[in-house]
Amino acid sequence: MGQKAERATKKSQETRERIVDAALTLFREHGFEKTTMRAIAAEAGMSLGSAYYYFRSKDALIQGFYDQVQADHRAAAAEILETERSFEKRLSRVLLAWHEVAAPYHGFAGVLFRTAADPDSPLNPFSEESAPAREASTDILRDVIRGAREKFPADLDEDLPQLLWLFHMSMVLYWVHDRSDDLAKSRRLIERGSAMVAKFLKLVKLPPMKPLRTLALKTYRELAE
Amino acid sequence: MGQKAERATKKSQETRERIVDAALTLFREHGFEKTTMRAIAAEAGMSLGSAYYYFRSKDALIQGFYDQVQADHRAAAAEILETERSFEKRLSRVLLAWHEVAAPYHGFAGVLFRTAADPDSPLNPFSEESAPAREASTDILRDVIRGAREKFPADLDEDLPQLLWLFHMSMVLYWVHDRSDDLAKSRRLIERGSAMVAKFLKLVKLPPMKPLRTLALKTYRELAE
DNA sequence: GTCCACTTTTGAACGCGTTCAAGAATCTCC
DNA sequence: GGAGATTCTTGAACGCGTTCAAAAGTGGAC
Repeated sequence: MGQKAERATKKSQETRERIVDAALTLFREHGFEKTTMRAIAAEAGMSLGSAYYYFRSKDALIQGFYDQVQADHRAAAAEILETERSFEKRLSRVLLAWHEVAAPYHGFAGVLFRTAADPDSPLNPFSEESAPAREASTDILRDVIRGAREKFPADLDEDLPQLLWLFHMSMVLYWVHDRSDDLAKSRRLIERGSAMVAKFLKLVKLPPMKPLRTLALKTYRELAE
Repeated sequence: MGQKAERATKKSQETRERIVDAALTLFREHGFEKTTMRAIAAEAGMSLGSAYYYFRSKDALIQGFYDQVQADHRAAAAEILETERSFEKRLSRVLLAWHEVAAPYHGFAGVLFRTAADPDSPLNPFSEESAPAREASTDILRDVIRGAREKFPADLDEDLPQLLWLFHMSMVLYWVHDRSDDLAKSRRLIERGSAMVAKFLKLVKLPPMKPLRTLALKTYRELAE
């Protein structure tokens, strides 16, 4: 049964990694659908049943991708956030970094997204289970704001990181569907989008925008669980 | 092979409907995953192979849901658009109508969305194959604008219907994940969202908003294929 | 060392989506 | 009405994700 986090011995941890490595390699080579659990087990040097002892399902292996990208992104973002001070640049560069890190997996991003989109899947970015990953990601964006030279309306303080995370998710959504050469469109979208967000955050301070701003904030707070 | 649109006889059209009816009934009763193709075929009174003669896959049956909702929505929207003249109300009421029509299927909306999210799936709302459905849907929104007493910036004319369609899709996205009683949150989101859109479309006429507006439009036009 | 509980490994078996070759039914044209 | 083509129907078979009971390995208590 659940040997998940509890009592994760060195050995079993290694076995898990071996499986994830095998899976990601095969996914990149042949895509998600064409890769069978039997092949993954074979590549990892074990029987089919063993693979299932460590991972509840084929979908569950996707968490391996998440973790990988998350870790790499955090590292890449850290460098940027140390030096860059312009809000717009911080935002766009951090988001671009994510895409760079995720690029090798773009080929099966569709399938990945397919399972991630299921509201009942633990891989859904809004789910209980991915709360840690979501918060880690939001933390990076919080840092994007904190370390910028610009200052933003105080009533936004609390929610802005999460709103930026939603923005990030929209970019990912576009990326998943992006079929342009070298993913040029996604990159352009991030640059333009970041510029728009920066501009918008300035404009939103103007008096005539006040009602819209408070309405939007109120709605967001009410509806975000 | 492909007997799809070409030479759709009366009889075969009826058989297709029989299958879709059986499928939708069983989906509503037991959900998508638990319903087997064998059960659908049996319910429709034919062999497994026959069901596959008419529908390439289990997923393809979901198109049946689309068509159903699309047709019902068009009818519901028509009534509203005849009488209501306020833009905000037109928008919110038309979108609410969609949700009312789709409500019976909310139970398996997750799975539905799961396949619809796959960029390679013909069911993807952005795909080639669903272009007709997308345009039909956009037409309704175009009418929302046209028949409203408000007038909007001319440079938006061309793209506004599509932008509203994206707005509609966002509402659907929220709806899919909505677990609130009676889907109250989704409804509130639509009301608030429509109010915000209406407000925003007024504000966007102000001079300081001009750069943001043109940047946004330019980006949208470049990146929407 | 022996016993015992626990973790890990294994491959057979199951269910279901999908394919396919073969046949039945229907239509077309003379 | 008959020959040939086309459309439709059928169920067996296949591949793959997943389950499971049983075997093998591991380590601690005595």
